[in-house]
Amino acid sequence: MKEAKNNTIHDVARVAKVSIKTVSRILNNDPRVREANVVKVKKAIIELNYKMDFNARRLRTKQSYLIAVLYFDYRGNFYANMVIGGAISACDELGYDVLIRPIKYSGENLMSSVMHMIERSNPDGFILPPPLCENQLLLELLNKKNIPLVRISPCDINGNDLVYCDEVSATQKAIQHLISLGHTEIGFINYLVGHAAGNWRYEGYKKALAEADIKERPELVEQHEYQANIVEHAARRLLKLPNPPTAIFTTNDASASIIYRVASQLNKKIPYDLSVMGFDDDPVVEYLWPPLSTVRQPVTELGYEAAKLLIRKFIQKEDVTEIVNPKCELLIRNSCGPLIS
Amino acid sequence: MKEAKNNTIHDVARVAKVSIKTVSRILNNDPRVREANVVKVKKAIIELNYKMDFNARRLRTKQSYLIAVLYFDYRGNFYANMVIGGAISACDELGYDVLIRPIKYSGENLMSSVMHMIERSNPDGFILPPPLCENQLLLELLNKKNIPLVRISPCDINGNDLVYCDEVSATQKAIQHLISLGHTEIGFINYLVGHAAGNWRYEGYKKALAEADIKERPELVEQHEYQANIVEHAARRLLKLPNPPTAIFTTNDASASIIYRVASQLNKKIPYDLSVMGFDDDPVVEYLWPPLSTVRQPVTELGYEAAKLLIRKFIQKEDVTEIVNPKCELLIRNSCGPLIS
DNA sequence: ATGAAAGCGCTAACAA
DNA sequence: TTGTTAGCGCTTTCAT
Repeated sequence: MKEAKNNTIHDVARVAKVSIKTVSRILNNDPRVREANVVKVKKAIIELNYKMDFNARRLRTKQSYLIAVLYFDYRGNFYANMVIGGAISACDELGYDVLIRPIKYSGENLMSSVMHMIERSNPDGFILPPPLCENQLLLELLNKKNIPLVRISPCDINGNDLVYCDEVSATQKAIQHLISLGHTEIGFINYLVGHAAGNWRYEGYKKALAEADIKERPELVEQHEYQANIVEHAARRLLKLPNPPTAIFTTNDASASIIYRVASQLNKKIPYDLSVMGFDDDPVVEYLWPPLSTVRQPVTELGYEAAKLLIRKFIQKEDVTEIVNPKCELLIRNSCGPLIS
Repeated sequence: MKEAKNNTIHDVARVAKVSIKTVSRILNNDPRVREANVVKVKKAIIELNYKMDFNARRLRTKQSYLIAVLYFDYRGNFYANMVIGGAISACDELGYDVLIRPIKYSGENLMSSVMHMIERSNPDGFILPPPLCENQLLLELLNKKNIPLVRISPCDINGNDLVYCDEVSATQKAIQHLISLGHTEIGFINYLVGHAAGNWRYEGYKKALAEADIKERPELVEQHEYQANIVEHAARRLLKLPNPPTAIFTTNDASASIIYRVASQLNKKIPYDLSVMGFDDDPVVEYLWPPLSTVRQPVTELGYEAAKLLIRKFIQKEDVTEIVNPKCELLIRNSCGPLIS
């Protein structure tokens, strides 16, 4: 089936005229080898086109060199894709593979799916994007089994097993942009209540208003957990207010596109009659007109840093102290215009 | 780190009072064992909570029990996600794991990425969704290395290493729907030239027109390879024709959303002044208004069948003859209305 | 139908 | 710093 017999460390050792253990040491970057031997062995490795057999190493070390990424499997989950892409880059660099696991529903299904994964493939660590990073049962299970994990954007950012980006000041900047355009009546639609993102983005909204001495009008704020049609109702209510907002910030781009629809039904032209600011830079916005101003979250980078932290600090027990939290970026496109009074 | 010592086949053999080879045979469904022993061993396995060590098996058999899924990594590639989801379901059932590999560009990057994957993880087989299923270099490489593969929706459907669905008749039905609404001037915008999907969908369009005795107007047909803004230009040209189409079919939903935009700019109301029919049931359409009529492609099922075929027929060499090709489904929503003359 | 022994390619322990 | 030896847990001869 597969190719002819592959060379092993024995062949390398023979050609380089050293012991197999020396070869093994060089393969594993053990510093206790003479430079001359390193040179000889590296030459032999190239000459023989030697490739290490990872399964033999796995058998011996009881490590799988596999990182598991869990994610909720719903249509259009671009976030998970980006996390995975980033994790794969980091794993490539560090010699690990990524195993992914789409989760269809929470509860029973989640736990049995994870158990199955552990029993079959024995991942060396887990990456948990939101909202799975909040699941206590899951966290306890991994903890009990002593399997390290890194959480992405969890609600509680105390701890050293997480990466996130500063969404508070990112949102603050987005609202500042609206304020700089002259807006003072700024609506806020949040359907991420319960996620860290929902809390952070609301906090950023409040900070931006406060620093500009704008009093928050509670009737301009809609906060909900995810639910079908909720954004549509919220947007309709806001825009039908006697003194409606002239700009709306929403916690994610998918809802921004619903606001576009409601605005069009109410004959409000974006950005002339209404400014809209989203968050995420979701691929769906590519098809919105006018192009949506939004905040790009560095999700790929979060996946990359999560995998790197997991492997280096928690699996290979390196002494990693500095944690990199990538930055958000305000993308100004055409959905926000100056206030026309 | 990990739990206490796990039980091995030796423990199972001891408890069941048979040899380890008998346990191994039962684990591998070898028929040459006495029923009484099967019962004893299965009992011991449960009693000891025995889990097979897959790495030991991998080392011994030179199989990785890994299936590789390659895909192009562009924003909003929902197709790849669905293929992967389906492949994971099938692999779960059959005891394999899925390794995924996003490809950023074709050419050099693709080949080195695949080589790297083979050297590191040695997948037992590959699943190639379009357009990677057309890449001759890749096909040759896998062929030369004797690694089995299954292609999804390739241009040439002669062969037994592929799955696809009948997009010709699916498109035909979609166009029939438009015709049944009274439309005869039906535009066709294709930006999948070079993909099997592009050819098939055009064929379905022509068949539907022919069977309704509608003469194809070449100026209503736009065929292009993927290129930015091409759909916008195409839609604008069609809709500005002296005798413009009253309905447009487009080969994918993302372009449908661009047609929505152009229509709105030209003050054509969907579905009153223009009917639009898409293809794919892409998540982006959820945010289109009015809801887009389109054709759902059973992509998850294609991924599932591809993995199943790959493993059973080409890896485990079972005698699989019947190949399941899942069906497309016409989703009638609100973007197509009757012809108002 | 069943078992004993060998060995897959690697790393860990220990010795030198 | 280097080498020798002994397995990791499984499957595969080859006997029986």
